[in-house]
Amino acid sequence: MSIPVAREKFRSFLTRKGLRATNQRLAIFDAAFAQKDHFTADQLLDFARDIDDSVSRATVYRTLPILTESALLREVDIGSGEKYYRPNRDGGSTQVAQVVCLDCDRIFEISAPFMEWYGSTVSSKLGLTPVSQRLQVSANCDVFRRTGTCPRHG
Amino acid sequence: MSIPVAREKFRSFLTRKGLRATNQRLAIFDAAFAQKDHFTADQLLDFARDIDDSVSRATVYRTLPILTESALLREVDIGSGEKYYRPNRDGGSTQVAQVVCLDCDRIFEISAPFMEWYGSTVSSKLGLTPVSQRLQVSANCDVFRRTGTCPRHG
DNA sequence: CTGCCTGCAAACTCTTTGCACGAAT
DNA sequence: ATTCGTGCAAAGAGTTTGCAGGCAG
Repeated sequence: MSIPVAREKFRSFLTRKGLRATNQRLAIFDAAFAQKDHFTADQLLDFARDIDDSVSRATVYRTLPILTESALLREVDIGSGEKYYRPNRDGGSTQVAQVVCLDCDRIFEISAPFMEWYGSTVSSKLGLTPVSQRLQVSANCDVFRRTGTCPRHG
Repeated sequence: MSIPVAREKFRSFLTRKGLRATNQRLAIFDAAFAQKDHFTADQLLDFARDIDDSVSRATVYRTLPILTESALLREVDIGSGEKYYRPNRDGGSTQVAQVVCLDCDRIFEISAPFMEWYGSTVSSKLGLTPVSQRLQVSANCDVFRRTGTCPRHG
């Protein structure tokens, strides 16, 4: 999904929900979709201010739920105090695991198709209907352990 | 593992690490192992104070890492602001998924043996060695949706 | 014009830390 | 006797919220 298309999706989502397309919301959207990697709310504030310096921290925090609800952004919680976000350029299947490198703090995502099957197991065993699933792997970098430098760090 | 055995493990862990077996630490241990379900740091403070009312919040937070390091307690992060803990009565394999019921806020654990296999996939694809894995499923209660009451709630 | 949105700053939640006193070894 | 451990209260980090004014529809 290209950025202009995603932007239009955002506008129509806002309209549909009776929300206003303010400059700040659009700046936050643009800042988010300019990112190639995961980012925090705080980083997003900086990026958005480069586009529209009137954006405040409060508005970033108020806009993030709108962007995740509309499935334009994906929230990634790696249990590190702060939450990470990333643009959902493709359809965005939930069958993805986050792999966090403990050496370089990078977050990788790799597919985990069996999670869907696992959902039905949960369903039948506990009588619960899965809404979302999250698989997170914490790992050490093999190269870092040998050389003391993480090749992906810079 | 019975509670007295676990308690002895705790004492020997403390000694081995050069830490002191204070009344507060033992009260926190006892409070934790009296629980059948998951609990928060705040709840643990209450339980521990029932045993020794001199226990402070700070000491609970300082003791929890000792208990998780010694593998007597398992930390469960469901990404809800606060962390949950539960006694590790058996050996405690890490191949367990947490299933959080969105209706009754209960946390269930069910085995997910394929996670181990998945670890090696991560390893070969990314050159990372997995340290820990976490699979969390958020789900709705089927009975709750039909009857408006969660049978496991009370 | 109306009322949703905004920035600001204060509040909040959970957790961590500095300090001087107290207790375990 | 030494230290390590403790309670207290304040500090932190990240996020949320109340309020008065501002801008989209």
